[in-house]
Amino acid sequence: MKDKTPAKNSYLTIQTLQRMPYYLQYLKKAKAEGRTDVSASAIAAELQLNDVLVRKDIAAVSSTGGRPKAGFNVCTLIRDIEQYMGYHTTKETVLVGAGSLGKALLRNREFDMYGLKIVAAFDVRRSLIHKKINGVEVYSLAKLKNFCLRQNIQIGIITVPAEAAQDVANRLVDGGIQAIWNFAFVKLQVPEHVLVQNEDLASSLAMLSQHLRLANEMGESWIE
Amino acid sequence: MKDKTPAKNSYLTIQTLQRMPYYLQYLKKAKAEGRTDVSASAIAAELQLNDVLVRKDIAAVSSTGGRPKAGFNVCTLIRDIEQYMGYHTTKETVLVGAGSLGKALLRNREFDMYGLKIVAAFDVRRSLIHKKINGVEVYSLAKLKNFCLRQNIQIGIITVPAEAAQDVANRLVDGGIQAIWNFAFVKLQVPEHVLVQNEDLASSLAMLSQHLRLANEMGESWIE
DNA sequence: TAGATTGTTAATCGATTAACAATC
DNA sequence: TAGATTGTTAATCGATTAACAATC
Repeated sequence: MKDKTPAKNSYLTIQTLQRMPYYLQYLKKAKAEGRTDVSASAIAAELQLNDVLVRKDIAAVSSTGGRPKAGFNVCTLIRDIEQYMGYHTTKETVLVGAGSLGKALLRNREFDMYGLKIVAAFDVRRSLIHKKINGVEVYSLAKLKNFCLRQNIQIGIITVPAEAAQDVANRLVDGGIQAIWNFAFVKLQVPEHVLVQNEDLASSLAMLSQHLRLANEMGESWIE
Repeated sequence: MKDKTPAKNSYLTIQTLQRMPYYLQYLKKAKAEGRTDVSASAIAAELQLNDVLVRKDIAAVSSTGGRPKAGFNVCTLIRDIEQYMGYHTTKETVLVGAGSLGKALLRNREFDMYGLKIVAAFDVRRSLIHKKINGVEVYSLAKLKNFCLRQNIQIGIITVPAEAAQDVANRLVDGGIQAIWNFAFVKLQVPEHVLVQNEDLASSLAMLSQHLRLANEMGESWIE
């Protein structure tokens, strides 16, 4: 019997990775309903995905194989996914830009669930400095780099206006950060080893717009 | 000479669509710098994309072909993209959930640029009702459906907690909405004609986590 | 047993990239 | 002209799906 534990330094495609939180959500619902096993087919049906796809995704992170006829053990699978996703390891992060979006993120309680902990906020506005938002203190932007270095912070969240984002990114990079979660709409220039995850409202809006346009055109006429 | 105007009811793949805002951003920068023409190759280089890809994307929305040696006229291309993306047509929307994330979105000035206008907010909390946030009045959730029907609203933004999201979605659908921008982390069940665009913080976080895990493992050892 | 389910291998599909002729 | 650039057609690549044997 082969060891089924997935290689520690294997990696998932971004598509697979992005489906994981949805699997997790479904599994937790199943657990809450008292089910002990779920089949890949059931997950696929609920999330409107192909069942082979779901099986492959699960195979990539699961410590055990599924049992024919029964499926996968809910608790084990939840643990395996959370483990793989790193939800059990606390990731200390800093947030830069304590404006309304920054505040909203600071107040978001869901991040706990994912192991994300915002340990400090930074801003240029004097009026905000040394204020606390949801227990997190706001510091001067000037202190950002050294704070990151000293505390060995690996993730930075950028919620400043677009114009200021590149400067903040530079400071984070100088502070030794590995990954940036960027809510400003600019393409940031960073060294290769740093990941920039753009939270892309403009792209989302583009999807909405196109849908409306097509919906409205279809409503009007079908003339080619 | 063929008519180069793209078919009105053509549609772009989501990949192409999501690159458009980045093209636009680059073009606007180029315009601000006083350039009159840009080449697809230049755009590709800046955004780290393949140049053929950029050409194909542009061809799908441009009213004119590019000129060999010169490239595309900046102003025309900006107009064409904005036109295609519907940035020139105002899209009236409602926002449900005037919590901190909702407030952050209500205060976001960038939406103007995309033709998105939030005309009303809704919440269940008594204390918020009839308050104004950035000039937008908050109404009782009970009024949501009729408001949408009366004003012929087509887009709804959901910024309520996950547990409440499906109920809100149902009300929006009953109100005749065509598209939902969902910031709650739940898979919403809606009729086929309604688009749900999930703003997926959990998936983004998954990307960050995986990057850190791989970066750290690589730092530790290279043993296979 | 029959049937639900897993998991593998091969086929399909669609997006990206490469090659190249056409144009200014 | 030579060279930069466009835009098309064909090749590649990778993700998804189909087919099917294995298992409980």
